[in-house]
Amino acid sequence: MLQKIQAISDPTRFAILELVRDRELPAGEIAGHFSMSRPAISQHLRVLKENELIRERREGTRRFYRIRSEGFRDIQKFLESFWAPRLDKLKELTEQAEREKK
Amino acid sequence: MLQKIQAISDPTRFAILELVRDRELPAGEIAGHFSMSRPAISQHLRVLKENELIRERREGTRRFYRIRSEGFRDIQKFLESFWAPRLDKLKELTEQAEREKK
DNA sequence: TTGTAATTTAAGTTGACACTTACGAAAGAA
DNA sequence: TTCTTTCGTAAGTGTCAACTTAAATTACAA
Repeated sequence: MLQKIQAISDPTRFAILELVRDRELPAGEIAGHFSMSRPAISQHLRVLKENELIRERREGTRRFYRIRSEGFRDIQKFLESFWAPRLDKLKELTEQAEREKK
Repeated sequence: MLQKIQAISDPTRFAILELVRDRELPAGEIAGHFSMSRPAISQHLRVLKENELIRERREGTRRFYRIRSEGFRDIQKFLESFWAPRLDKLKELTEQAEREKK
């Protein structure tokens, strides 16, 4: 999961995710948005795919990419579950303060 | 913000965040949980501090660390705001489907 | 077949960063 | 002061990942 988080933390990869968040795009068009080489983008796409953050659909010689919602939601849920104990503790403390008031 | 996300994606740093999520701990005790050298942990603490993910409190020769809730929440909100348009689009599509039913 | 377009894979380079050991700083005790 | 504790900073090293260019793959058209 940390690897997945690291995957989205790269600026280029995050920009790719923004591109394919709302629509499906072929690799070439994705690469067109960046100043770096096509292979570089291809490698970023592979990282995103390996981490289940995008889907690939092949059509003829082209490959279309789009975001994969589960993968993204996984990260959000992971962070929530990390934070939950902290919220529990806060709740616990305020409840204790309530009891002490009475 | 991406830098902040990258900061938490390191396994050691994430483990540190878990340690100081619920309680405040001195640097030495934090380092005691790991097999690497104390300076290594000190450097990780600096990265976390620079990215506003932990707070430092000095007491005599010791330094206590605890998680910084705003910094962590920032990440969650950032991801939510990234995902929001996607949800909007989904809502839009279902509403359109509703209208077409009628 | 031959060619061409879209894309990935291979191989190599470079820079960032997570470590190490050695040294320095700050605070308090003897 | 001097010693000790706690911790950070400095400097150096090795690994890894993000790039490059060149070559291979895949699908399809001429």
